[in-house]
Amino acid sequence: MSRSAVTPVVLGMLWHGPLSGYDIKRAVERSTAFFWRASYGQLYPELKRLAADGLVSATDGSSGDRPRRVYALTEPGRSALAAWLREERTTVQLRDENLLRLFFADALPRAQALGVLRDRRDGHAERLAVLQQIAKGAGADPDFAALPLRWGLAFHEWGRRWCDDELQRLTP
Amino acid sequence: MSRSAVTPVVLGMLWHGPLSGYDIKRAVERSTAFFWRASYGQLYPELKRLAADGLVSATDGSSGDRPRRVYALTEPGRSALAAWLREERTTVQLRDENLLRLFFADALPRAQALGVLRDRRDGHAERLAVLQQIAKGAGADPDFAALPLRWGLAFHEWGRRWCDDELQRLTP
DNA sequence: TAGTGCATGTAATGCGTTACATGATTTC
DNA sequence: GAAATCATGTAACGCATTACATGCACTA
Repeated sequence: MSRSAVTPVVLGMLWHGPLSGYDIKRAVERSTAFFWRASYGQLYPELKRLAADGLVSATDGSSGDRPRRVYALTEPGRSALAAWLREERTTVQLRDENLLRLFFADALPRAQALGVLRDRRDGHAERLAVLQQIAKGAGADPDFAALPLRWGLAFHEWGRRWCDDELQRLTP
Repeated sequence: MSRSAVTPVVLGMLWHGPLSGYDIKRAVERSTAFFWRASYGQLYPELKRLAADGLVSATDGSSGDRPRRVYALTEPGRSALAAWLREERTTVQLRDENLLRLFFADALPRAQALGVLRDRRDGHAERLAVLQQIAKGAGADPDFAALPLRWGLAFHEWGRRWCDDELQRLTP
């Protein structure tokens, strides 16, 4: 029962109740996409596999001629989710092109190099605005489910401030 | 002249002077690896391609029987680097398994869910220690080249504090 | 009736890592 | 003389995205 990157998302999203592959995809876009994504190309095959392994059960939810396959967590599925939640790995993978630019920015005239830092600050500001929009629309999540969004908001605020501080420091 | 993810690293690393593929790999491990990585499987083919495109020039630096190919930036290579540095894209890609765990942690008994947050804090603390070690050994970088490390230090400090604050908030 | 959203799925593609092959030189 | 480091390179693999194919149902 080896797991891929989508496995936990699928199991987790089914925790609150049965969903279709399409539903899961939508839920991911609304919530985890900015730190954990999932594409149809992963989702549908994975659901099949999990059903074959007995971690989820599939029932037909078609209405009329429109096909719809609804998946639910089974008991083994619940256990698998809980087991994964208790793992202690804390893998953070970061890929940040602007940071790479900053690293090489000494190759630019100073004014332009400072522009790279300003771009960074603006990037944080933009993303912050997006998350604030999302936060407005979001209902009252349970305690822990609310944390990633809170984290995102705090992170971009911090990042913006970091840029401002460095800009201050680097401009006489 | 389409560029892949390694292109800018290669050009940037050659800015200060000629290097071999092996040298570049080592430089990446020491400096950019935590936000931008590069493997031999990318590096060597890319160096060939860049040489074919005239962005770098290859000279033989073999000593005795040990082969060594040393690459240097050409004028077009310098321009290409500068052009990339002036781009304004600010793509930050994040993949954070612990954040995903937090998102689903309501499925755990509260005590264990808080453990997920504590794991996160410990992860930040560990990485912070690693970067502090690196910072000790690092010489005086030029202004901008020093920024990514400064960022890393500040980020993990912030992240640790964020966890502490949330732990406080969630424990009565 | 045209457009949008619901819904499932796969094939092709691209990208990056891992693993391996090979061998020289330096250091302990 | 063993181990570590220098050094180049490629093939296989795994993983994720993109793009496409297909069609129903609702709504403006």
